[in-house]
Amino acid sequence: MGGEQTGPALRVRNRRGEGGQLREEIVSAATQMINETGDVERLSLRAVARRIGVSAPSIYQHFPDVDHLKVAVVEGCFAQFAAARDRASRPAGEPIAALLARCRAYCQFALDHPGPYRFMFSHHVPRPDAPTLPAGVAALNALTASIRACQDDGAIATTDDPGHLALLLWAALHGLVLLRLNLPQFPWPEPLFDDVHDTVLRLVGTRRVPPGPRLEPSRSPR
Amino acid sequence: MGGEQTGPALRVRNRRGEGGQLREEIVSAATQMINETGDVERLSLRAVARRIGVSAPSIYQHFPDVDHLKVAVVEGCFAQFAAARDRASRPAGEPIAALLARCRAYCQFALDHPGPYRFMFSHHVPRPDAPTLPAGVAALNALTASIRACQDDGAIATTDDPGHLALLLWAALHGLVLLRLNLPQFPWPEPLFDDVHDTVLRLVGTRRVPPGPRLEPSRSPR
DNA sequence: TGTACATCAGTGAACGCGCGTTCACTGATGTAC
DNA sequence: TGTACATCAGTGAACGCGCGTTCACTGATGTAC
Repeated sequence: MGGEQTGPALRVRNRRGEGGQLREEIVSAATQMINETGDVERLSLRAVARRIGVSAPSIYQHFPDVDHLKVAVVEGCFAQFAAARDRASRPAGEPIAALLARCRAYCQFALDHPGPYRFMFSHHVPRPDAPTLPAGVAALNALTASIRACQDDGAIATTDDPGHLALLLWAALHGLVLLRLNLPQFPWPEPLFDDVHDTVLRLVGTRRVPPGPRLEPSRSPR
Repeated sequence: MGGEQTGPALRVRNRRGEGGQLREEIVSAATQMINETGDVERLSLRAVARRIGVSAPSIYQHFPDVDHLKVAVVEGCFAQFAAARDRASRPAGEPIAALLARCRAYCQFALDHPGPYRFMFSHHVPRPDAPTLPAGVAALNALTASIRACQDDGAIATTDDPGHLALLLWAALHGLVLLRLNLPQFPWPEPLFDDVHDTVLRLVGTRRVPPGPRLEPSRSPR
């Protein structure tokens, strides 16, 4: 509207042999845009090109079509997501604290990156070489291990299959966080992280509640 | 590809004074299309018009724009959804059987209408006069009542706030069913309805498991 | 050290598409007189 | 019973838009001789 908009980035062309850098710029810009609009469907190849100050056709030197770009974005998101969860559950002392921290980190990532999170678990991920499967299995394995550690430790009384518990837990967290993201106008009675803790404890049947940092919703919504 | 496609419906113009019938046709066609594509984003006003054999502008006599059409669709879906859940939980004898039947019906609706279900709880519902709020609150109230009946009956031991339990349960079911819908290629170890029952029982802390029809996944996927 | 050349990192124009929306219109039909 | 007219239920053409994708190209730069 004014004349003072910065315009598209004034790019300098990459040096010879370094054309591959554009690929990273593309993926990163696309991820940002999904983050901002909260929506894959509104991501367009042309808009990505515009944002990084490049012509639309130059994207085709790195991706054969727009679906491959989307797959690349989702791959990057899964990597970030896994890193965030692992980071969160590492420093914890007791296994049950680590499990809760991991679940909190799961939800925090979704709150911080609604667009990517929605995308990763949507039916919009282009199928053929989707990284959802291996990444999802790995995530579930990590969660299973965290639950098993609680069982070994005695913090979880039940001897139910930890893989099964992990699956129920995953689904429950997914539902909790998605509803909050998608229906922000709903009159949610509790802060999200209270519900997350409560759901974890109920589903895995904890015996003792960890004494440590119980309910500080690191950056709770609202 | 052949020449034998039926073409667009060969409509007869509504009689004078009955133009309102087109409105229903529009909403119903739009709902069907969301059901088929599984996706609101791919719904277009022109495609709806094409399907019912009418010109695109004639939709504007019933909806001021495409967003109002979407809101009308979501309203209809919520009504159907509530009816299906109420129908399912009515005939049950014991309250706990009614609760389980209600939860099963919740998931069954989602399985049968993936597109509408996803839409209803997505951030794509146009905001201003979205019917999500009242319908969601009513649904939660019904679930709360069902849980409270179990507590009164003694089937649920805990005296925890039934409204709170209903919320956790809703979220968990939402997550279970959405993950199955959106990641069908994931190696789900159990049938969905087993997980649903299990989640209900764990979350609300049932004392006795109902003897009746336990695990017939009325029309389970796969 | 100089030069021809291949390659690299892009660009600009153009294509056909489906979309939401607006506009002026048409023809059938019920109604008032 | 007949007729003029208002209204109703739509239609057809057109608009401008952003999109994905293709095509032939350009100009800088590293490299072989």
